[in-house]
Amino acid sequence: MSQERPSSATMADVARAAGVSTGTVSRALRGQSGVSDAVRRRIVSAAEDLDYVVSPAASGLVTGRTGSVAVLVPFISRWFHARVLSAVHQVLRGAGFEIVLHHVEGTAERREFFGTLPVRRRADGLVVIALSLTDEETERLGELGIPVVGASTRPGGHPSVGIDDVEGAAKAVHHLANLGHEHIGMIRTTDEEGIHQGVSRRRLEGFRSAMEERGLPVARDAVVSAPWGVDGGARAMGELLSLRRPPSAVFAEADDVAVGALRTLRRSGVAVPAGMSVVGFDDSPVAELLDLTTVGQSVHEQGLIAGRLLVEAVRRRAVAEPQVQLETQLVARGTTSAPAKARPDR
Amino acid sequence: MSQERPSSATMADVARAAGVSTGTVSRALRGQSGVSDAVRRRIVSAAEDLDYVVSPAASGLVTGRTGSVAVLVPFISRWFHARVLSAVHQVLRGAGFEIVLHHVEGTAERREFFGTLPVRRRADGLVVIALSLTDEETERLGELGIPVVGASTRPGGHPSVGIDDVEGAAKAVHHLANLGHEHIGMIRTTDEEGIHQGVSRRRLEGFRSAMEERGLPVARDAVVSAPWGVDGGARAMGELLSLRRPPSAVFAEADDVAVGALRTLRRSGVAVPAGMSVVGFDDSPVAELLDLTTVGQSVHEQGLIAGRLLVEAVRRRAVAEPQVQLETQLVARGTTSAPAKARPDR
DNA sequence: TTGAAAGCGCTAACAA
DNA sequence: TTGTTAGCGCTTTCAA
Repeated sequence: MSQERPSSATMADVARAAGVSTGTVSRALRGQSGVSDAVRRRIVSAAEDLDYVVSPAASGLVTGRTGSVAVLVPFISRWFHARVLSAVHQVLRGAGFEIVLHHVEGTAERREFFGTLPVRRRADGLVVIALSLTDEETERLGELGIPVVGASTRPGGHPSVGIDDVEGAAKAVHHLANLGHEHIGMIRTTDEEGIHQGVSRRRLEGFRSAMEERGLPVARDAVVSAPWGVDGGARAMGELLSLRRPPSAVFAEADDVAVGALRTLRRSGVAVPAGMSVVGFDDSPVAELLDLTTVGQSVHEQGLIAGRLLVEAVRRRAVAEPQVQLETQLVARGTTSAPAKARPDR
Repeated sequence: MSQERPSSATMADVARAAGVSTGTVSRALRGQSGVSDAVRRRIVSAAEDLDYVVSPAASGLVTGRTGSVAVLVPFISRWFHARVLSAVHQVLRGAGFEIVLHHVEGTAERREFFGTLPVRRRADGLVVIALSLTDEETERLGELGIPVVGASTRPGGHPSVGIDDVEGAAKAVHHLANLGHEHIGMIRTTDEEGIHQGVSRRRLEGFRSAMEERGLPVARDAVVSAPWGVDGGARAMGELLSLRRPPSAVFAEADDVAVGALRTLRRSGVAVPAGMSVVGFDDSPVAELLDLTTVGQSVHEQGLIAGRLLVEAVRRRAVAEPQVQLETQLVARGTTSAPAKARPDR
């Protein structure tokens, strides 16, 4: 409750208490060699007695390091982003960094971030989570002069971790095709803000190429777009249901979108999976909740790896394996089955 | 890509370019009075030309301020926490602060935080989100000597924002009682880690007192506990269904728990709401998704207010209204109705 | 209104 | 192994 800052002890206080110079204290406390054990012990205990904490401002001023890493993340309340952030945080804290959060939800915030680069002079590195960058934005990050790492996005030539979205989408298609579906639709997101346009594009590409591979035609109106989220997915499903010939199965770009599709199907009285199969992407908690077949990815691990890549990049200046790609797995649940027509009627 | 830090311009460079002293540059750039307009303009333009950014380390060393605020938050991937964080972030960035994230998921991380207080010397203030603190922990925060604010928790005597959990729970009970329910159960969470024990306790209290007020007895085994989350809720519902006389309605401490209850009911073939009414708490997105009746609260607004309280506390050293309590509203959806027995059979 | 100079608390180079 | 010293890049007196 007492509002007066306890004007904590300085290194000089510790030095005095231990009967040595500040230089020695500095060396001792940072675990550098060249300090006798006896002296080091005296210093450490004096520091503890005085409840001493080194001033990051003062040491940072000398070393040029900040001891913190910035994390740029859109839509923190989306499960995926929060999970990656959580893992990144875990690794970076473990490595002794502070995590400075830069949350950009709208276009304005995004523009401000890249316009002012509030990270300059304030971070030793930057992790970008799930934000597809424009070329200009990538270039701006380059001006930072600090290591940049991407998680579920590829910021220019910087190290990054992610999944093979093309392959993931293809798995969804193959699963449906293997069940006997021939008329498969897809729901994409419009993403006005370009948050995840890269991901979106690649999943569409995977969808198309797998369809082609299976010799299945993609009707022009079988790929519909809607805003991200449940409502968007619901609307898109409505569109598909109003085609002269609706597909028998749908691949949604993300679970959150698939969930909306399921809602429309329920409200329209279309049985799932009998009347319509649905596959999502991400394997989010809601997918399990609704028994949604989906393409899973290890979100936590992506965060862990991104954190490690950054620590590596900050410590030395080269990263062993700069582009990490994790596997996806199709998680078969209750929203997919053979199409009604093709189903042998036993 | 070039890894060399662009050793950005210093204030001395700006001073030289503008033909003034660093003292004047400092005054001008911080908008202090006592600088002629002509000189100020020259300085600002020189700073822009040189792409100058003030070194927070250097200025912090002088002023003693860090320019950043720490946010302590458990389980960032829980919707509630992420939403509050997002709002807090919005306000604090708007006020020019950096947001340093301290995410504590487990007991170990929590102990480490309060043991080492990694915020010392590194933040001008601290926002605690949804973490019920022990007395010792509260005391530790006091040692920080910086303003502390709680969102959805009350850290000792510090300013905070939250809802009236007792009243919120009572609303759930009254809703059910008004529908004719007389035998109402409750699902609590065990919360081994004490994250939200305060909230949990108050919601139970609201449940009990409202039941008493309505003259409804609470059977000893009608209040069951389970771990937080869907699985916990599912298990707890199983327990309730296995009582010799199950309740006709259940109030779950949180939506995430209610969702699990719904799952068990579905799997057990108990119709909702005909056979069992369910009320959650929080009005999370999943509540809308599953058409769950719940007690809503403005999560975003709590974050905004917490942010403002902190800014106030950091700027001056007194806060106008230190304890803010927001209203809850019962959101009636499809999981509540009159009990089957009491229902007039028209 | 401006400049000069001291010093914030540390690290790092150099001496001892 | 330890001490001395010169800054790091700012802000803030105090003079001018």
